[in-house]
Order: sequence, then structure tokens, then C-alpha cells
Amino acid sequence: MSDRKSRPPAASSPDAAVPKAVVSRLSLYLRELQHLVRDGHQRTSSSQLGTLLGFSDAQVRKDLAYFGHFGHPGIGYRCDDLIKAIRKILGTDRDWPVAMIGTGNLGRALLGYKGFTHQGFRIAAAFDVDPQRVGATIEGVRVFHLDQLDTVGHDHKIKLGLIAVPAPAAQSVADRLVAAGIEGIVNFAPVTITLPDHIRQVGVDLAIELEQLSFAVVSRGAGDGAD
Amino acid sequence: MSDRKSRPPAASSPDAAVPKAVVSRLSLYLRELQHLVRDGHQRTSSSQLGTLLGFSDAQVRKDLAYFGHFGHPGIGYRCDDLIKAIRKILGTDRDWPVAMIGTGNLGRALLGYKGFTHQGFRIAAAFDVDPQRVGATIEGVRVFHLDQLDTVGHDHKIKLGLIAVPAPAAQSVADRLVAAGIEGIVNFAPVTITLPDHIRQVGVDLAIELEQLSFAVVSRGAGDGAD
DNA sequence: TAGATTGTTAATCGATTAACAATC
DNA sequence: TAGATTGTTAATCGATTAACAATC
Repeated sequence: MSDRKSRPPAASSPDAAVPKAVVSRLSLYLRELQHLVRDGHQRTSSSQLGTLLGFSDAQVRKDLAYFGHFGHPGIGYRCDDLIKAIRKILGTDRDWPVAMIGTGNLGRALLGYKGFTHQGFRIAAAFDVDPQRVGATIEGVRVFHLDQLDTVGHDHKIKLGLIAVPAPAAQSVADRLVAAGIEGIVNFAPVTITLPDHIRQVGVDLAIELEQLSFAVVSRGAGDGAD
Repeated sequence: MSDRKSRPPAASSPDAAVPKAVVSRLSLYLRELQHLVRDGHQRTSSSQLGTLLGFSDAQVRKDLAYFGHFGHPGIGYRCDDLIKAIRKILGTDRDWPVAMIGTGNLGRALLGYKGFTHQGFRIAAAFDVDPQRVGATIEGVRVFHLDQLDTVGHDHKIKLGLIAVPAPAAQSVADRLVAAGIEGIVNFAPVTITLPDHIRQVGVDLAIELEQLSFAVVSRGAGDGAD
């Protein structure tokens, strides 16, 4: 007896376990929804989203259904509502102060790149060990000495760190970020870094992206479409 | 009768079909192997590579076996040989002249980033539409007007293009790259671009990477380790 | 030889697709 | 109402793991 109210919607707290690939598609749905809204659309459907991104409609519905009931049978999804829901799931419905470690070419570029500002991320402070760079302000972001990571990180409630230092320094920077209480790291250095289990990590290696493209081009015909 | 010579090793020409995830791990193996060589190692094993990267030894062997017989039972893999083999598979055993489209923050940073130079990629020319930028030389790379894409692209035998322009311009830049005979595109703009089937594409969106990290941090405990 | 390690097969696990009742 | 579209189940497909004979 008793499934009167059926099972609870439970938005954004997956009971079971979310398949790896689902979360990355969630980000793509969000990006597409934001474009749809900008273009004046109020609602969309699993088949429209699927067509735009090259996925099947079934996959879109299944992905979203992992997290709750966001659609309306016969109608589709309200863009606004779905955007809010996905942001909540991804955790980007809040403000994320971020630390940038390294102010070389890549670090400076990321400081000037406004792309992720819109998604709730905000670079609150930058760090370097070069005395020539410490004390400067780049794109409105103050550069501190790496030794000040603990203090400044705590003051700004920084939870995420971006590593944009040369490969040989990446692991030791990662260790210091962990010691400073950071919870997640995006590692732009082309090296594998090892972290405690409770620290989350995403790696971005531009050489690897190019290699994937190179493979896709070279093995074209036999293979697939790389992305 | 007759499987005397068994089946041909057939390095780097997969008869069947290479699973999607295998190729991205191949790049990680390559990166790790290069670090091992720099550290003075001459040989390695599937279990060493697996441990370094967090994969099982069986997975490492299976991934490599898609492309040929590179190891030696009882011995392991010679780092040098395996590096050569993987580079051949990925297509990075040759020179890849690359075009950078867009010389804003991100484009300039990528021009200065030496990371992928070592893997066979070389930015041969940059392009922009801003008259203030055209004619300049950034990090040794000449900036041409986008209208010169055909000519310059052909002269430099450019096969790959990196799109580092604002999102609204990305699709039209992509179209022009295709028209100029480019075969593959890395798209850094936070937008989905549509391309003919024979053009390969890899998307890199920094906001999306941060969202993946944010999700992993927020849903920590229940979930996995994001990368 | 004994110990180590590969390449490969079979078994397990997980993710995608197709189909459809429920709903608007 | 008829047409559209969801959420969900069952069937299919693909990828990972475990185990082991072959090899050095």
C-alpha cells in the first residue's frame, strides 16, 4: 500500500548514483537553455534540446529525470524553471569565490576572461611567488604571495582553486591549496596531481584536447566525430 | 588451419572501432610516459601506469591492445617505444600547423602558452577582424585579417583551427574555417557550433569545467570524484 | 626455473535506446 | 478531443573487470 504521493521529487539530491557522463551533459543543457532564453524562447522540449546538441530526446529526458520532475507532459520544459533547477543541481545557484594560482600567460588570460563570471564564479584573489608580480592588480584582481594563501583564502571564503603554474610546481601548489582548506581544484598544468580523496579535481590540458582532435582527424572515416 | 602468424599487429589502424573513452586515456598514458622518461625510467608496466593515473592494470592493457602489441610479456613496455606508438596513433608524430582565430585575452594567452608546442602543434598564424590588431606580431606569431584565411591557411598548410572569439562570432568563424579547408576545430567559445560531418571538433568551455567541479564539491560524499 | 607481465577471453557492470502509459 | 510530450520501464548496447594461458 501507500504510494499515494508516489516517490518524492527530490530535486538536486540524487538518491541513487548519477552516471558520470550525465553531469557534463547537464552543463550543455544549461548553456543551450541560456541561449534559447536570449533568443526569446520561453519553453523547449527534450527533442529540441537533443537536436541542438546532437543527443536523442530520450537521453535528455533520462538525464533530467535523475534529479527530479522538471517537465510537463504534453507541454515540455519552461526554460527559466529548468535553468534554475540545473543551476541548483550543479551548485552554481550560489557565489563561488575562486583563487587563481599563477599569473603567467595562462593565469592572466583566465583573469581577463569573463566567460565564467556569468555562471556564479568570481576570481577573488590571485597568487604568485614572483616578487615582481606580487602586489600587482590584474583585471581588478589583487595578486598576493602564495604564502598568504591561508589568510586570504579564509578571508574571502575561497573554496575552489585554479592551478595555472608550470607543471613542475603544480603538485606542491595543490598541496598548499589543500592545506588552506580548498575543496576543489581545476588543474591547467599538464601533469597528474594526487590529492586526498575528499578533494575534487578537474583537469584541463590544452595539449590533450589538441591530441584528441588530431586523432579524430587522422582516423576519420573509420571512427567517430570526437565531441 | 593457418593461423600460423596469427593476426597482423596492425599498429595504429583499428580494424573494429575504438571506444570513445580509450583515446582520451591514450593521451594521459602519453603524458605519463613522457614524465617517466624525464625521470630516467626506461620501462614501465600496465600496473605502474594504472597506479599513476588511477586506472586498473587491465584497463591500461586493454586500451593499448586496441592498437597493437606494444608490450613484452614478463617485461612490460619500453617507454620510448610506447611513446612513439601512441604518438603515431594520435597523429602527433607529425607537424601540425594550427591557426588561432581571435587575439583577445584568451587567444593571446594561448599564443604564449608553450604547452602544446612540445606535442607537435605549432601556431602558424593568427587571425582577427580588428584593424588595430591585424599586422601585429604576438609571441612571434603574425596576426592576419580573417579575410586572408584562405590564402594564408593554404600557404602554411594549416589543417586545424582554434576558435577563441566571442560566442556570437564563433559559428561564422567556424563556417569560414570550413570554407578554407580546415579539417578540425577546437572551439573555446561557450557555444555549440554546427559543422559538416567530415569536420572534427573538440569543445573546451572553461565555465563548464568549473561547473563540473562545483557539482562534484556540492554532491560530495554521495558521488564520485570528478576526474 | 620461478616470478613477472602481457594480450585476450568471458563475465560483469553500466549507460543508452526504444517503447509506451500517463498527462496536459 | 486529438496531438504532443513527459517520466519510466525493459531491452539493447557498450565498456570495464577479472581471470588466465602464453611468454619472457
